[in-house]
Amino acid sequence: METSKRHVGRPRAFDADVALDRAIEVFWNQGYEGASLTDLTAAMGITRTSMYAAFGNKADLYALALDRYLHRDLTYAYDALAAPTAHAVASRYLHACADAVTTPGRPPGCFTVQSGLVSAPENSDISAAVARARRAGEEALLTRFRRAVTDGDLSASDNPDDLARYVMTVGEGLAVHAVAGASRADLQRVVDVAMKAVPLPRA
Amino acid sequence: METSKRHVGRPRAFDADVALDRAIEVFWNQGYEGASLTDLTAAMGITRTSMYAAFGNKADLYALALDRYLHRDLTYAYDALAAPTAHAVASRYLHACADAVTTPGRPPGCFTVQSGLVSAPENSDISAAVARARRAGEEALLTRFRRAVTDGDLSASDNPDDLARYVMTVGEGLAVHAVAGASRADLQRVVDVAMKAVPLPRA
DNA sequence: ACAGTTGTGTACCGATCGGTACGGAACAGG
DNA sequence: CCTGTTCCGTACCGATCGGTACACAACTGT
Repeated sequence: METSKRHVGRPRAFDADVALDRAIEVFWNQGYEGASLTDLTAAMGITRTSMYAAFGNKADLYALALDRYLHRDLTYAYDALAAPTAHAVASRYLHACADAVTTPGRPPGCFTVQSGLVSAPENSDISAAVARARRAGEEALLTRFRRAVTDGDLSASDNPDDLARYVMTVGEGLAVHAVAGASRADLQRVVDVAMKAVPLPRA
Repeated sequence: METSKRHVGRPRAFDADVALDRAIEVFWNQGYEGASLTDLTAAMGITRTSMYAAFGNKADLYALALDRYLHRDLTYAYDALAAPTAHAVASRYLHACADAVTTPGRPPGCFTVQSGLVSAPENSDISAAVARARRAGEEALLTRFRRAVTDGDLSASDNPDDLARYVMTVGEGLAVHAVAGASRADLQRVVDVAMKAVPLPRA
């Protein structure tokens, strides 16, 4: 991925990152097994050979797509952790979530939910990798909420585990609901409702 | 599906309903495209020929599986509508939901979410049928909440549309979260948190 | 100019996909 | 018994699956 390295041999005729973005979109819309190599390479604008040379195989391509998605489209999740209180973290995260799953020009919902929730047994490492990423997100939210308890803006009686799981659950629900056709405005109002369950910082 | 009809010809050597249940499980675990006919018929305990004779083709089999799932495993959703207040409806629905997505001996999550969220373009009628079913569920919840407004147990300022979408969203989130490995107890506590956002009936 | 290296395009591989042809097995009615 | 009907099992179909062999094109270094 280093572009500074002096290149020897025939130069690549495509941009690996934009090709990966196209692949993300196909996996997102059609799921892992629903996305054939023909579909993928057609969308990426490259031949099968180039794809295998550049990315390995289908599973590797998916792993790279997942990685790129997490680091580029899910930054809002980690940005939200910087909010001053647990309430603000949850609010910022969920509102950003509602926006993300209804971003114009992108498939509705969440790449990880649509492409990695289930898979045939021979591709179980796909869904396992996605489950791991999801769990990591919940862990991050949980440690943030635990800090909120020591910070004092969250009461100890408001179980941080339950709250983290709740916020993640709503976020995942938003993703599913977006696929069913809910609009961005609809989901923002859903988040407004959902936030009533998150305790406000103590005065 | 009538068993009363006098039968002529060689009798069927398997029970169509239990075969359908096995098919549901395979679709549930592996998704529509991830479930091959070999997987399906092996789990159903019948040959390909018998499957085609009895159910049509793969898409027909899925449609029948979806129908059976909706009428057999999602009855709790419609039962919940009978609760006396909007709050009770939401509570009963979500708690039943948490149980349903963590039923021992069945795959975690929800058949419709796992098998019908996305599909290859040539199978788009699959995800379309599932989306339709989901929308019907939300409609039912919405009309129930509207009645709650006229009944007086829900304030008109508590938008029934938003509330119905919220409850559906949480339910769908529970399904996704169950796949990630959340336990039944975990999800029940998530529902307890979620219910704080649903207004209690006015005194 | 030439060798060495790497990407591209075509054409193809075996395996598996969903789906079916066909012959025999198991029943009901005569 | 025989005929008609329906189901079962094997063996197979063309199409598509993920993946690759190989010849050639495009670059760098000498």
